[in-house]
Amino acid sequence: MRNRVTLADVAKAAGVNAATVSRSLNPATESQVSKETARKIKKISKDLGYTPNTVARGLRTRKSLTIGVVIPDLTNPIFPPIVRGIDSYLIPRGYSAFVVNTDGNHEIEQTLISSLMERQVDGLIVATGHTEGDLLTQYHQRGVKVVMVNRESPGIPFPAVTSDDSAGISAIIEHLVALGHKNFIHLAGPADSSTGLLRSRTFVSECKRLGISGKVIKNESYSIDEGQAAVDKLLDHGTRNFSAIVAGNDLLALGAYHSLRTHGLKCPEDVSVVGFNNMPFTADFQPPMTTVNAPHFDMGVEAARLLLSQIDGIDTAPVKVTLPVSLIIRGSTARVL
Amino acid sequence: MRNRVTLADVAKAAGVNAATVSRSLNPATESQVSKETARKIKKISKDLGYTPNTVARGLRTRKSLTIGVVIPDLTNPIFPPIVRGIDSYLIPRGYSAFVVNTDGNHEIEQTLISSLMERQVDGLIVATGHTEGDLLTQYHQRGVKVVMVNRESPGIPFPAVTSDDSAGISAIIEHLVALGHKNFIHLAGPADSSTGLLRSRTFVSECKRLGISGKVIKNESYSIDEGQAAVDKLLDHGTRNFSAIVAGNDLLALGAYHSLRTHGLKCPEDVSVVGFNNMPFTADFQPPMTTVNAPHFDMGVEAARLLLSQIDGIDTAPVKVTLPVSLIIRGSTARVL
DNA sequence: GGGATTACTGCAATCGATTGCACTTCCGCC
DNA sequence: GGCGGAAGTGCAATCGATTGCAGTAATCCC
Repeated sequence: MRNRVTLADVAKAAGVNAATVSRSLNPATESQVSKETARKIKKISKDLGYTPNTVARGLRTRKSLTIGVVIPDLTNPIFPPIVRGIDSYLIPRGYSAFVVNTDGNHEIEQTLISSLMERQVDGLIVATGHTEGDLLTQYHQRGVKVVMVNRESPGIPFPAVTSDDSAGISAIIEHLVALGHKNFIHLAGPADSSTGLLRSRTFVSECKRLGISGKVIKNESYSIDEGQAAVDKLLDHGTRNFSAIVAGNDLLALGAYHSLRTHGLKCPEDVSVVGFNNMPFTADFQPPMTTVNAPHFDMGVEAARLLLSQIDGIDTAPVKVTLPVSLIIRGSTARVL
Repeated sequence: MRNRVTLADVAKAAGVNAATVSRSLNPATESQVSKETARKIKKISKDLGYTPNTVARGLRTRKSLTIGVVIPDLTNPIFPPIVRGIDSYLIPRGYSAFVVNTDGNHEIEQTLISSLMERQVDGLIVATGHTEGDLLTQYHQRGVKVVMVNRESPGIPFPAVTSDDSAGISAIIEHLVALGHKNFIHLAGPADSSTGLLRSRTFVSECKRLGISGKVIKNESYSIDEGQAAVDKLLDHGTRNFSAIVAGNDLLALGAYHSLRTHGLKCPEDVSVVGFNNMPFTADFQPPMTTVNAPHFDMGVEAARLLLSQIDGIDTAPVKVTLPVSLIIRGSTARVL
């Protein structure tokens, strides 16, 4: 029923062997066939509506032209641009991507990665943090190529594409200090993610360097609810000795917005808030959010490029690519009164 | 290199034929094998770290357990929930999804659908509008199952899952009329999309029914820029005889926000604005957006369910599923002064 | 004119699984 | 004791392509 026209059908119609058809239709081997035969075969295959079966080809060539993309959650707005960046590099090169969501759950992740492997993906782009990464290491040893994007994998030397988080945090603090702020809260991202760790470390070291007060609050995940709960807890305990909140990402910052509002505090008049990522719509928030722009689309592109160069064996060293960020000053930060 | 352990390896280790291993490992055929042999084979296959090759299996069984999801643009926030809904139904059933972005470009769409077919997808979930849909019809005739989600395909009787847009528009107008509004602008979505068409038709008929003034402005796409440009044009021409804007979706509404703001008009004091979809973060906009909630995740689930039932031959009628919506009243609508 | 290339094309194996059919063995039963 | 049937397993074909090797015919060169 499906896909009735096969190589053999074309071969029969053209009165040649399937091998000849295969060679004619493949640009790399076309030269092995006489011009005339190739022309005839192409015409016939078009007339018959032949469509190659990528799956069968992959079985024989041991290349599926398929890669797996492992992300925590597609509904987190930073991931769609990454995925589209990946696609934009992959698709013109004949690859397709399976995107899977782990929801930050390690077991789910293991299961999904296994299923990707069973589907014979040629490589993996992973955007979830890993402290253990057992399966990934195993597969890597078996020859599967892996590239990390957005987060890094501590311990395992996979190639990785990240944004320059350190520079971002520094820029934020510099900006806030210039506005007269002296007492900071940092809503840190998960400690088992490289971004969370790096951002909070930079926050601490920058505060120390500048001799200002910076308190770090740990969060389990990068979510609005966590951010809100963290600030709620602070304010409910009467802690108000801070004028600025440096959030680990935009979602945590948005949670801070919510908490401040329910506690009758105004942003930026009472407290300045800064996000991280410049995800879509941050400019439309109330107030428009000051944040750090990370080039997510480009990170996706770069990750895909790295992966394919690994697959093609061009570039086998575990290179680290860091893309520059920029501070976007909007309405959620103001001079301290 | 990759995936060294095959059925044949397990068979050799167990001293049996590959067929026996295959039967032992497949729950459906396990009964054909003696309990003891099955047990032994399972143990050995586990010890050896055998992973089935889904691609090879698909070649033989003519089922790839893969489906294609065709959407306009993943960075439009209504699509991630739909995709996740689809995944949530598909993955537990052994399926995986290829998600492709067409950017509303018909040629790109044709190319991507072809490539999905070459990859032997068992079915397609399509979220892009179609006036022509030539390729899709062709494939459907060849036995490929297709389900539409979010939008319908005029003419082609594919099963479809949509939200109850008519009810949504009615609720909006009712709400606005109750607030004393009498002069409406509708920022219509693309006329070649079923949602755009249905929403604007309902808008017109409701205005007629209630005897109020409603002007429709056509837009090429569902984007912030289009919405802004449309309202800009209106205001630049001095047209101000309206007190409420009913947007075809949240992005157009957000564009209206921008335009009003740059023209010194306040929402909702001067003009009320209503969106459609209740996409993420609409509650955090300035002002929080009144909109219609469409159950995108559930629509994805339902579409996946329909598709699998088509594939399994359970349900072959082109059923239409309409999911209920609800009006979410927030801060962008107010009583007319 | 004959041996050596070259240019095409076909044969058949192969990728890793699934499955119809045939075969053997073992029981049960008359 | 022999026959029928069931249970368990193996053989080999198959899915749709790719590719090393071999074979044929044409061409070249001395």
